[in-house]
Amino acid sequence: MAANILLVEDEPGIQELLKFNLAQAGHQVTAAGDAEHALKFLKSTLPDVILLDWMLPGMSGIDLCKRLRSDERYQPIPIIMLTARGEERDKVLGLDTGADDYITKPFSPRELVSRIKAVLRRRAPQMTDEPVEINNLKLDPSSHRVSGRGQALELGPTEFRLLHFFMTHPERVYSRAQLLDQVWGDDVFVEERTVDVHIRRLRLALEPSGHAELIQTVRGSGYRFSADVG
Amino acid sequence: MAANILLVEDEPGIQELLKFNLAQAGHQVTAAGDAEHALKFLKSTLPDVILLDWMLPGMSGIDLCKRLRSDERYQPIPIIMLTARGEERDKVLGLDTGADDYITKPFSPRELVSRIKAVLRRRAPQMTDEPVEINNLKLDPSSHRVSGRGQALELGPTEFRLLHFFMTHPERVYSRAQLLDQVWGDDVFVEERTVDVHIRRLRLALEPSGHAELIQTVRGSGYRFSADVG
DNA sequence: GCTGGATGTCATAAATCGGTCATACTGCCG
DNA sequence: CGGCAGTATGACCGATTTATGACATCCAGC
Repeated sequence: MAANILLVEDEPGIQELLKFNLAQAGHQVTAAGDAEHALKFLKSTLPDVILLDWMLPGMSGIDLCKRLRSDERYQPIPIIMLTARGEERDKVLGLDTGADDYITKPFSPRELVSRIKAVLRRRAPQMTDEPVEINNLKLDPSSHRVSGRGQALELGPTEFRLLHFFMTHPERVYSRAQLLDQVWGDDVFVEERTVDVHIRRLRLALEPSGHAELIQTVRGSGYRFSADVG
Repeated sequence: MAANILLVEDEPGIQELLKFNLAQAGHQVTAAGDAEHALKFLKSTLPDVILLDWMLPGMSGIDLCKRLRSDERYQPIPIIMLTARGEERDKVLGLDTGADDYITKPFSPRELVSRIKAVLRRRAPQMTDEPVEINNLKLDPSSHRVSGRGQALELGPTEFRLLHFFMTHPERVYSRAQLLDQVWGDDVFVEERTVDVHIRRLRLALEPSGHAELIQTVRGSGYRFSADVG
């Protein structure tokens, strides 16, 4: 994990408590007391997750959430709503605003941390830096290392991200366009055929430990990472 | 999943909200503010689903729906009506117009997405990417894999689409023309006899696991996929 | 400035597909 | 028992898709 988190919460006590707990869990936390400060911060930095209190002075959390969701720039950032109310109606409303999850006070820090983890995994599984292992092929995001059957493998930055994405999304075909979106980013202007080249480089890099076959071509559709060599 | 959706909704706020949520669910969305724009768009492109607001400036959603239903070209496209009213009378009216489903505001994005899925499943089962299994023959669209009794089967792109269509529309005869429409697309110019060849290729591909018999010839009519080997 | 790795693009080779045709086969009719 | 319409099959070949090797560019670090 180790995500950058923007916490929007007006009550100082709770803010401190959460900051402490999240920092404890290894996250980088920035706190804002209201929507204005949050927006100001967001102009310069894009966090990995936003924790948003339901009730805020001035613009409410709901409105802020809606506003963020309508802005393409912030659209992909997962939002978790913090709320004291537990009514079902509000829950639905919360989801309507585009929030990814909500959590009702009081909640345990443990629960919050695990929800953050879940939301990160759902939105961008390859963002969490938990090690992944499939068929004796290990990839550790935090140390930025890859090894196959104990043997260290060397791959470039792009190949690393590509493999990371594949390993966190196995058994599924992705078109070149999808891979460009997911691995390169949605704002890049790159030929689709470039994906072929990086697939090749990735295969070459995995060759020494015999894991090249995990990267499979699906003609007419794209590529697939699969433990099933069949 | 991953359907092309035409959204006809005049209120910008709701339009944005829906666009965002549908895009989030992996759909491709085109929005139109009124019936005229919708019709204009439909002339060039056929979406997989149409979301239609009940109340529209100019021609109402109901009238647009009726009009679409009377045109053979648009007849097979599923239509979901969006309405703020909850009266039973209106619901019936909505269904009378030929809409496939209706959904009353306010609704959660989750609900909308699942209704779209349901409607697609009903109208065009092969569009959803859920795995299909019949008589030990499995086909998984998302991983783009086919296996018979555990054994992996290899088929080309066209054979894959053909089998997918058959498996989602079993126990029913399809003429060569229908198959060309459904599997190749309506705008292709191909000899009808070509279907025979691909049927053959599909049978060959299914042979290893003994599933070739599921593809049955109906002399004078076309082909049928049937679990009943009789 | 160099230097070396990393990246994107291109040209070309290789693999595979898809449509058509000619021919063989089948079942059904009188 | 033909004859005939419909179907199966094998082969062919151009078109499309993917793999590969080479190359130009860019950039960080020296």
